[in-house]
Amino acid sequence: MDKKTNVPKATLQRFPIYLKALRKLEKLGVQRIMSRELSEFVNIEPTTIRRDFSFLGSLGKQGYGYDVTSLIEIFDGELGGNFHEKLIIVGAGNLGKALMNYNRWNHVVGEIVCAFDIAPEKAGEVYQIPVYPLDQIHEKMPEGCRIAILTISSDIQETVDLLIELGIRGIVDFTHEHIQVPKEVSVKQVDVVSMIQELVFETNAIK
Amino acid sequence: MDKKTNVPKATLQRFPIYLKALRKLEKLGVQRIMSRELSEFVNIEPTTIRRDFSFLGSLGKQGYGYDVTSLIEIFDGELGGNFHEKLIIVGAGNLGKALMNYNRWNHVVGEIVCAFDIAPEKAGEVYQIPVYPLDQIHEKMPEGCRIAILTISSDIQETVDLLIELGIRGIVDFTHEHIQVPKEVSVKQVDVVSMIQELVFETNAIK
DNA sequence: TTGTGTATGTTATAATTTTAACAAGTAGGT
DNA sequence: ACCTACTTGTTAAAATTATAACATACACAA
Repeated sequence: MDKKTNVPKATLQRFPIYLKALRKLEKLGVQRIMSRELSEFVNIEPTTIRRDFSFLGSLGKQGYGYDVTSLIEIFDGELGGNFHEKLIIVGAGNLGKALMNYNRWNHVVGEIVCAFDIAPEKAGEVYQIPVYPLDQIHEKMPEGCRIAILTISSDIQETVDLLIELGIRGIVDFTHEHIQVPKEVSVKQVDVVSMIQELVFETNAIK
Repeated sequence: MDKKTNVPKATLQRFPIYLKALRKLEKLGVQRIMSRELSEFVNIEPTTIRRDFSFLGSLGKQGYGYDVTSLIEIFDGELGGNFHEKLIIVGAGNLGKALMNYNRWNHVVGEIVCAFDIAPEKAGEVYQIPVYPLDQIHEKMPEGCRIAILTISSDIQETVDLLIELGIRGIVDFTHEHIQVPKEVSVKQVDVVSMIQELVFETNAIK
């Protein structure tokens, strides 16, 4: 597990892209693929692909290519497919509920154990996931839970501080505000506005 | 507009972070800030910040720092705050609706003109945004619309192809599958699973 | 079984991005 | 009006990341 620290950040961010592409290829019946083909599929240079793969070992065969299914297995294992991460959703509004319904992705990296909302009347169950009032989070926080999905729209920083205090080390952040975290906590921003801003910029630049 | 092409990709991706942080600072009553302070706020090195800012001109004053409000204005303009981008949502399910309700971000880069869904019975209006059946997209596609938010869960690639054919050049992709696009089209992935996978990896590496 | 074509994995090179160092210029006090 | 302390913007160096080039080894055909 330690050696993985050597994997470049940039490579790490491409792993999920490969995994998704490979899943699609497998569904299409493709059993074997070469870096050149995969390149056209994901818009990443073949050399980059081979290099990225090589960090996980010699996954391919010279003169042949890569076996799709075994690649998927390897990436699955590598990316936490065998982990059983406990996840919580904080904020059971529209978006939070939509995510709870996205159970498609449960059991891939782990599962959503429960959700919290500041409004006590939201407590109950949504798509079979229990929702608790936020002020019960001390008791209800799942043991060993390190990752939270944040979909609240008020008292954001306070809630973040609370989560970190309770052991959260990774946050998927759907809020629209800036949040401040200590260096040992990772945040993945999901900000549609920012993405559109980048898109506007890029599509302008192309013209 | 052309010179902006020189702005490094990496810098571009930080602009939205700065903008959000500055908005928060302004709300907190901060009028003036130095790169060192801002650094602690956003976890980016002061030098990197100064360098990033310098691509937009000499925004600060030596021995003083930066004026928060004028920074915000500059970033706003830079990031499309003055653009009037027309956006569409494709897929009016749970997630699509949640995003329509997120009107907070309307008028920041533009506005959501309408939405489409493959199920004709979903047609109507959601949070004052008209929803049309997908097969009417040829007629109802807004003039000059280049950016689409994709929240569908079936016929994904086909829909993507259709959108591109109709002039879409940027996609915010909430689907869970890999999609294939030509090089002139940009895709911003919003994949919670991938994010959690990265988080799992990072939080493991830290330990 | 042998030979050839082909695709990997790696080594070397180029490009990008980050960080450090510093010169120049302003604020704010005296 | 000057001086000092401080922070920017920039130049130069380091680190990271991407690309190109190639040697090695395997598949596949004869």
